[in-house]
Amino acid sequence: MARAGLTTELVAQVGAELADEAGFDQVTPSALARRCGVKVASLYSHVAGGHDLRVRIAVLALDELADRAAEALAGRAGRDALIAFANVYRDYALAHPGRWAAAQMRLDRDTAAKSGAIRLSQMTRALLRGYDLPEAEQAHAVRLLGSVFNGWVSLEAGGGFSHSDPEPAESWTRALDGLDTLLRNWPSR
Amino acid sequence: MARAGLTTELVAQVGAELADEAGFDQVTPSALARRCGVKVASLYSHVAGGHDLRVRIAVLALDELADRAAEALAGRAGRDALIAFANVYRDYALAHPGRWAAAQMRLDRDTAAKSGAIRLSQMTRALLRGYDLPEAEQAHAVRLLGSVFNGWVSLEAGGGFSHSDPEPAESWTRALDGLDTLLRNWPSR
DNA sequence: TAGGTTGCCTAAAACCTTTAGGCAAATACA
DNA sequence: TGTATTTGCCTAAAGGTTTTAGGCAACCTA
Repeated sequence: MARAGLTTELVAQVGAELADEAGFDQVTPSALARRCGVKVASLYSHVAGGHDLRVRIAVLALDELADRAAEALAGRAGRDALIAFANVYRDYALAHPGRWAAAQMRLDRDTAAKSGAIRLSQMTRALLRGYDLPEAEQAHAVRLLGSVFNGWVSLEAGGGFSHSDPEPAESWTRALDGLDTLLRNWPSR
Repeated sequence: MARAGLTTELVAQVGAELADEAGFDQVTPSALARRCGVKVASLYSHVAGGHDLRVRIAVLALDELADRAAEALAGRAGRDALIAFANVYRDYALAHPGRWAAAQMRLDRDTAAKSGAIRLSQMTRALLRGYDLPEAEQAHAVRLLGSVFNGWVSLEAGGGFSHSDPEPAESWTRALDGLDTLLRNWPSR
């Protein structure tokens, strides 16, 4: 009988495509098996179950995001770095809404530790070196930036800005302007 | 046969409790029927199906959130209002993680229009009247604030800050300080 | 107390998830 | 090249979920 040639990585990859096309909550063993042209039970050779499948897609997404962020940050600093980094989040989520939804999953601690999430927060911290923040304030600023990126992108990708006035892209650049000035005038106590 | 006395509202209410205790993704017709002490099919008298059930919980959460926000905003302005408003989000999400997850659902347009989401964005705009932003900048600032609140609270409620250094509460007040100064020094073009 | 409404039931069809066990294609190795 | 092992996919089956259809009895109304 002809084989489809699946591997764990390939299954996660196809799952990510399915997530982007149909929504992350449509990513189930049975839907994925259909898309791979394989019987459901066959997936269980590659993946431990539905939850494991979704976690693998989340990790894949976080790694892709971290890779792109690293590339965007190379050779940039200060405002340029901030904007490039932020746009990686936004572009990724708009291009890959299913993967973005996957990346929002709550991961257990050591899965998270092995994922791109750590690299992303390290890069955020590196980005802040282009601004003159006191050491003690950096952790707070990292969290604020992470919140803005995650929050904005989830709202926009989720259609939260769809039916209101200004173009989201316009607001986005204004928001980044705002963050840049905030980082230059950070209220240290 | 003794009746349980369910109504559509009550079902949504019990669903919200279940979401907070077990996680929003555990809210299914069968799990909810068990908790209500009723057979699964009986739920379908009150709710059109699993998706409808989840949407009703989302709307319930958004309405609760908007009610609390309105109360917090009453009689406050400027920095006080900002902090009180922001804390409504944070306190609500930490106290009701399942409802918060529900509130993140993507709603179709006119469901969203009838939910507390509209009121929340109107209140955000009202809050900005305490700061001196040019009319054209307000829409951008509304979106930035919404992003920070949503993003922060999703990260914290999802455990994103669990295993890193400073207390989240400490970072939160510093982040709000930051937003306050940003709104006072908004870079109008 | 008769009549209609409605809340809950049982039954059943169609699906999904997961485990167990088997065959044959790929691979490793003598 | 032929044999042994691994492994990718299969069928079968058990148990759970979602949803629809149809029925009975408890509640409200008059």
